[in-house]
Amino acid sequence: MRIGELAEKTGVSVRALRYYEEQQLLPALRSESGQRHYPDSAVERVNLIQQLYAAGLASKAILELLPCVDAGVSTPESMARLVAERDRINLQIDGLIAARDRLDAVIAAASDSASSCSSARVDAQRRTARCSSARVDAQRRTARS
Amino acid sequence: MRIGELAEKTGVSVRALRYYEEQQLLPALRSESGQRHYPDSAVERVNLIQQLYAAGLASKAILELLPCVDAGVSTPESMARLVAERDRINLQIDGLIAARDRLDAVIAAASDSASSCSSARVDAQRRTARCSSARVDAQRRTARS
DNA sequence: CTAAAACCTGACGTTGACGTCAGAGGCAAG
DNA sequence: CTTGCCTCTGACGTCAACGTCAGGTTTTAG
Repeated sequence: MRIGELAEKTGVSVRALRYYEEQQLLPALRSESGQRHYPDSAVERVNLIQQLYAAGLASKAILELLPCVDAGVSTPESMARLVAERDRINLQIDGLIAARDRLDAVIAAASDSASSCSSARVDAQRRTARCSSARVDAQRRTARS
Repeated sequence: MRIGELAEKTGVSVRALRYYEEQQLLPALRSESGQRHYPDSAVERVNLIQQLYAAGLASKAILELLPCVDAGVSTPESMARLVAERDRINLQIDGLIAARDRLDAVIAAASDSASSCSSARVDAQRRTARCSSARVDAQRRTARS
């Protein structure tokens, strides 16, 4: 497929896809006239790249770790980087949970203080499904000490 | 205390503290000669600011939400923003967990392929530790309903 | 065949939270 | 007094992941 279609399927911009190629994260075949062509598997790869970007990894880190994800093999260096990035993400999750709990506390306090107001609606929004757990993370981290 | 001491106590740079004042997040008393002086409570406030920055909030959002945290009161607009930011953080946590699990899987696969390494057991143990997260959050979600 | 739509390669612009440098003034100690 | 450290106000630099514009070529629809 061509770049526009890939952009549409993945939800990322054409510019971003060209940027990924520039960063050597997303190789592209070229037609005679120079247009990029991607296999279907590129969709999955772009999603993975996006996921890692969203997790705070830099291009350089992704570039180093993509072969591990692809082939399941790793050098000692990339293994160290994998573990380092995972640990960083765990710390980031802890920070986010702490911040969220802080906001939750403020929300709860404000809801209580304004309980006379006709606002029982916040609780409805709060029920949006999610699945994050500080407890499991702490358990996981202490398990490998 | 003066700015250098506050920087030392909070672990943030002097430049950052001046930036916070510029963003109106951290008011400072001025001595006759123009030097900034902070009360002890500033330490706590800087930590809060850092926590919110780390959670991905922008200066503008923090500026709007700090009064709520301080006084526990909020306008309808700031309440909406509180909830919006909390929800965004929850989504971000979910993304981070997914990315972490992906890295964990790669780490586990690489450890298995290099099973001569003695770390395989630890990873096996860690794998048994997950899958108990939904309960905690379900409890959180229903606790205040 | 033609016009619109999609694609190409540069290359400069954006945004936020600071880093860093320059030049000047303030503050306790010897 | 002066040495040395801290502080001040601008103001420009940084970095990353793109956005956006310009000017030209290719593909596709009618």
